Amino acid sequence: MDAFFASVEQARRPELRGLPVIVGGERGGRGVVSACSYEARVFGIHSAMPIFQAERLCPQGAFLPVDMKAYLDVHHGVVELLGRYTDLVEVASVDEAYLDVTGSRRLFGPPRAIALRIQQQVYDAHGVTCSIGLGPTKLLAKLAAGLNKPAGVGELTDADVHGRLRDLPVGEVCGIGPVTQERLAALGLTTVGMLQDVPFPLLAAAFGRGAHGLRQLSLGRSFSPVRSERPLPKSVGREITFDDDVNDLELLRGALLSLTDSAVAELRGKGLAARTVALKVRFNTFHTVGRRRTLARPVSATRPIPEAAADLLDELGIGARWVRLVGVSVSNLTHNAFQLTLDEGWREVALGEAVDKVRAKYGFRSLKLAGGALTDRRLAHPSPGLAFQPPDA
DNA sequence: TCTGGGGTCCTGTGGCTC
DNA sequence: TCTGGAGCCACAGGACCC
Repeated sequence: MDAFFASVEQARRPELRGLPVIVGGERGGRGVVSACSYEARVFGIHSAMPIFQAERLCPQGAFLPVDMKAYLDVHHGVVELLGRYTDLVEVASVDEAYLDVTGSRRLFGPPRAIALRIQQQVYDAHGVTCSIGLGPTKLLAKLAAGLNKPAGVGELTDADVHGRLRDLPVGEVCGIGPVTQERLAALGLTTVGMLQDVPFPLLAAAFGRGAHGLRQLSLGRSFSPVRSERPLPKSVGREITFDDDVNDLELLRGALLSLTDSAVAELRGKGLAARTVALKVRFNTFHTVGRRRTLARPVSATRPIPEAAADLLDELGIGARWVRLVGVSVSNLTHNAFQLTLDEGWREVALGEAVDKVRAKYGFRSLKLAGGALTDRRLAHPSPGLAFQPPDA
């Protein structure tokens, strides 16, 4: 999808069409740009840019908060539409998917024709545009889509790997980020062609085991097929950046409790249990530290995970330091089998079920752990994890 | 005047067991 | 009985993606 969040906003609010639209954190806050319209990009605004910078570049822009529910509605509609063309649809993110149309050609025509039909149908149904890339691998298809934004259809073939692709900056390739780009530049390698040609021992000396992967990327090779089944998530987490830095341990404990509560609710909602609990703390120096603990068995009850998170915070020891972000995530996930809940004890299981029932009926924020609720009152804004919950009854 | 939140994947290190 | 290596796991951190 092109400028996805911003496009959805422009589609549902015609008065915003043709204007610079910036979707992301609150104006004057510590957030960043999640997405911006092409009209906003003219001013130099881009995703991940701090909001205060975007404001400075384009004070007349329309700054909107993230309305994830609205974007997910469009997302689900588009995924349903894609499923009409092939069973092999891999949903890569809220605004990206891969389709294997190898077996669809007799029914729907060549890939380019399929792409054009999808584009038209997405626009007719949702009023937003998408860019589609065609290629023999996911990597080349993604690259082709990126080169034809917005609203384009492009193709990269194996022949292009040693042709058109060679002049591209290495940073265009998915998987080569700013750090790798910088390291490659230090070796004098700035284009895909240079990365293809550099003697392998030289690359290996600089990147070790990563050298092989880099070479494969430069050749457009990705060996993973399009997978339609959604694997078990690897982790579930919540984190919050405070409006003002915090060094009050009680406040941090409360925030952590609130975040953990939200993460555990999602965990249970998905029928999962977790064995590993991780704490993340970012200090005002932007130095970030993590601590994690693996429990004896997977749990999904309300109590043990917040307790582990609180222990980790105590062990870390904030001292006199100021904290700007605190987060928690759980990993090592398994399906929440009956046996596991038995291990946790019937009281914990009953408590969790009761909490879930009340929240299902009256909204997530109808019921809160005391420490978390007190913290939310003391913070200017409640934890963002809660913002993604269904609206309260 | 500062730099989000949701994730995945990889690597180096160190402890433990065989 | 001691030692070194392999394999596994947990942990911490970092790069990267949208």
